[in-house]
Amino acid sequence: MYEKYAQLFKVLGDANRLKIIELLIKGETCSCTLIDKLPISQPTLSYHLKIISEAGLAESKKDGNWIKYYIKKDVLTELKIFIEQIRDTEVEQCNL
Amino acid sequence: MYEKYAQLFKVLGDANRLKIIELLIKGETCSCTLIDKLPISQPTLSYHLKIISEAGLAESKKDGNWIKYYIKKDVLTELKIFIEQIRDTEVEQCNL
DNA sequence: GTACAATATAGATGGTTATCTATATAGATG
DNA sequence: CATCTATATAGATAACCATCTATATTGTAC
Repeated sequence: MYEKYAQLFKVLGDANRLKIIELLIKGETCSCTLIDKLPISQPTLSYHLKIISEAGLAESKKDGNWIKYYIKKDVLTELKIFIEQIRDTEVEQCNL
Repeated sequence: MYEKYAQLFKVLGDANRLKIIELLIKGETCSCTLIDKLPISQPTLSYHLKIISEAGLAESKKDGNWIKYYIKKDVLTELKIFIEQIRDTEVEQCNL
């Protein structure tokens, strides 16, 4: 359980990946447009897209010339809920 | 901006640290009780507590014999909001 | 079918990380 | 003061990670 979320947070734990995720949501869907907006090489971008996809945070679909990537917003929602649940965990009174 | 959040997510990107954070919120406040509930050694626990604290996710206070750790819930809230904002980013229509 | 365009893979590398054992520090208590 | 208890630090290590260059793959288009 923790392992699953730790894995997802690890994916978010890189500034370039955060940028990629936001750009994808904004509507950039193919990596050829992403690359101009990031300070990394094409293979590195490919590497990050793979990491993001394999973690389940994105899906890719072939579309003619390009491969389009879509962020899975429900996974982001899951993460949001996980953080909320941890934050709102009740204090156990009996362990003093 | 991204760097700041990436740093925080990196801290959450480890299962043991997630467990530590939840245990701290549940009311365990000194590491001597934490250690029995984690599969790691005392120095490793100390290391993780330092990482969590230095990232701003916890604060420590000396209390007699022990050092008590408190999770800063407002930082968790910040992270929650960041995820929500990314998730709810509007698609820019003009970049096709 | 040659050439170009989009993407992925391979291999190398330097840096970071999680973990351990051993030891130090600092305070409390007999 | 000798000892115990809680915590931190030092140093080592193996694994992982982000990045690069170079190359491969796959498809399109002339």
